[in-house]
Amino acid sequence: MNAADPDSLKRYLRQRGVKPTAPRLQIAQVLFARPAHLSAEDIYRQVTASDRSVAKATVYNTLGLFVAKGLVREVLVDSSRVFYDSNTGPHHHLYDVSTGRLTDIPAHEVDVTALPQLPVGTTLEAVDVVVRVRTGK
Amino acid sequence: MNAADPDSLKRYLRQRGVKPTAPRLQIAQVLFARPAHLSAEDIYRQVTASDRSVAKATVYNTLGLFVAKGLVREVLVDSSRVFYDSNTGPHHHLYDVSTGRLTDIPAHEVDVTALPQLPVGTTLEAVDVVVRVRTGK
DNA sequence: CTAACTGCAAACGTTTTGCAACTTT
DNA sequence: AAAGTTGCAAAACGTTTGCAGTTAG
Repeated sequence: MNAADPDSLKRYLRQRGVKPTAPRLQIAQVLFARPAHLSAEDIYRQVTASDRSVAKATVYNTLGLFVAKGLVREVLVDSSRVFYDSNTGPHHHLYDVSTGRLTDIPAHEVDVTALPQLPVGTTLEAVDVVVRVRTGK
Repeated sequence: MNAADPDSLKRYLRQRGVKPTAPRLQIAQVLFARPAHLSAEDIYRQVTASDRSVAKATVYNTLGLFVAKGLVREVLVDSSRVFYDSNTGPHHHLYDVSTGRLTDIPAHEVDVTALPQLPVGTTLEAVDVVVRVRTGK
């Protein structure tokens, strides 16, 4: 899938069960142009920079849909905002609490072994590792 | 430290650099009575159940202070609310996304090895592991 | 044609802020 | 008296909802 090509993006959305409307294509393009960790506000700003008609509610609804369809992943590292991660492959995160910078850690660079036994009746959804660092001092 | 004894709690707060005022003692008692994962709203409800005079703003300010002083730890597993964890020892979390239930995982039950090299100029703050599970289906 | 989607504005829940009054030292 | 803390109300913030009009299949 080539995010720069609207047709490729369109096909991709359809294939994932998402009806490719104009706002969804614009949002998808922002997200998939490069691997990124963006807040809803970031995405709203980028989309409305080229098309002022897209509503903030549409951005939120679309992001919710993308999460439900597995196109993007929510990353919770900061209580003030949710990051949307267009890298859906297995990986973890490094978060710099001083700068707010969030970066990926390839899955193979972290070994989580010996997971505890899960409560009965539950199935594993994900194992998220956040390495929190601080810059300076 | 015995959370049921006001004097013990008072000494503990002072020792951690927190001036032990009435609202702070009430909040500390709710938090330290047992290991718990509580939202600010949970704590507000519990405190105001016995003393209606405590303001919600005071609960938030106090929780922020407790976090800054290392008395409690923020847990970010759900974008809709922050949990405050009175267990400050090394451990991780198991979160059931279906039920909202959050439980501790003793540190020794998860092995995180082979951490990636940290960016230059940064120091490690914490490594948080969240095991996300789902109930049913 | 019809179900799904959109923009808009208003509502929402959580958290923060401004401030005068009140403690504590 | 000074410094810090409180309660209150209002504001701010990110996010969700209701709805009439529009669009994709």
